[in-house]
Amino acid sequence: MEKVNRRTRKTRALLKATLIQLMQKKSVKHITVKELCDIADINRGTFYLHYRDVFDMLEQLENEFFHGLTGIIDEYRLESPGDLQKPLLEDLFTYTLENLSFCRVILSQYGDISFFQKLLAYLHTTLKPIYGYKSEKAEHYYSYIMYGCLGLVVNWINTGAKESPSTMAVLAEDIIMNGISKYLG
Amino acid sequence: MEKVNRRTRKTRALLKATLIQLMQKKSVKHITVKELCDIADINRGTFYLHYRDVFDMLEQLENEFFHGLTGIIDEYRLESPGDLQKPLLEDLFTYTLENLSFCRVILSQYGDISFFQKLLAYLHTTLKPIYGYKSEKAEHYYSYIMYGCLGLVVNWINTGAKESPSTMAVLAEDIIMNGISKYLG
DNA sequence: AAAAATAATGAACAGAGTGTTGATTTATTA
DNA sequence: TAATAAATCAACACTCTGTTCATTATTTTT
Repeated sequence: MEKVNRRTRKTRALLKATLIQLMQKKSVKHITVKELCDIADINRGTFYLHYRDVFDMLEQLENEFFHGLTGIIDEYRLESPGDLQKPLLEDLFTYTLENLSFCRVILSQYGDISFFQKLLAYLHTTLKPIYGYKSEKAEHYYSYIMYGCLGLVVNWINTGAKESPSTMAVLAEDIIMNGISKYLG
Repeated sequence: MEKVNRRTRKTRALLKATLIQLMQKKSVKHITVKELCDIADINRGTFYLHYRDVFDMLEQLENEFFHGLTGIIDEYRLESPGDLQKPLLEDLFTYTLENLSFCRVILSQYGDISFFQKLLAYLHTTLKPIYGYKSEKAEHYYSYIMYGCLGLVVNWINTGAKESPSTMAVLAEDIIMNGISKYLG
């Protein structure tokens, strides 16, 4: 990623920033290559040197994000679910914070549902060996937790990401393990 | 909805079926009006008599779905969260089953993220008075639960919707209330 | 059953964005 | 400085869009 020359890096960074900016106001499906290049003030032909179309570009950005995610999860060689859960969760919240503008748009109403699905499938594959479900029922529960955590992240982002990653990690672990019965009458 | 004449009903139903069929193979953003009409064997001009574009069409289908949802939730005048939760959840699973082909594609990788967001926002607005959160922390928990339930539905659909709505409702209520700690060593 | 109203069709149109080309200029690396 | 790589510019045919209008088919009203 650092091997490419400065011009290329600048071009791609500019296109990325512009796409994220546009995605704050409209869905990817309504963003044209022409519009993107006009705003970024980059030749349309140049865009095609890097990406096939806007969706391809978004996919590449998503893959970059996944690459970073892999780096984090690989550091943890969890054996049992109870063990290192909190530190891992905390690192994931931190990573989200580091990619806030990207996460904000990709998870928004103008975002990309396939990112949702890929993210969940990715976490599923990666974390399954750790949790190791024994039944179909467990798969349902697992799906519940993954989506739930994503919901936690989305709500955290949308309310300004006020809490620290550590606070959010504790909160996540608690609700995963114990549910909400203790909060009800 | 039943006031419109047969021809119109047929046209719209045919377009709906065709769109759902196409969405099983590709994302909405890659589906053109031309393609949709060619396959449905309907004049392209006719499409524009009903919808502004493909996204507008999808939005109308989504709104129909929400309308049905409203009908269900309105039947419940829940006072406390513990009360009627299970029957409501069961009805929601049943409704999903009744709209299976639509739900399957709209929640898939080729689906529409704004449907996700609208659905969650809708449930948020509708159910908030029932659960009535007291703190920001509660909002986080609530977001976790909503997304989690959606995850449950998605996994249920993707594994062939084998369990009955009743079974799923029990399962949902259990994990919402108690988490997964009892399933771990 | 005939007349009036509504819906779908077919053909045609300008307009916008696409993806590609080849020649040229600019920036980076050796 | 020379060689290489990247970005630009203008031009191209192509596809889909959204709209129009005259025509045909179906439904509803009288």
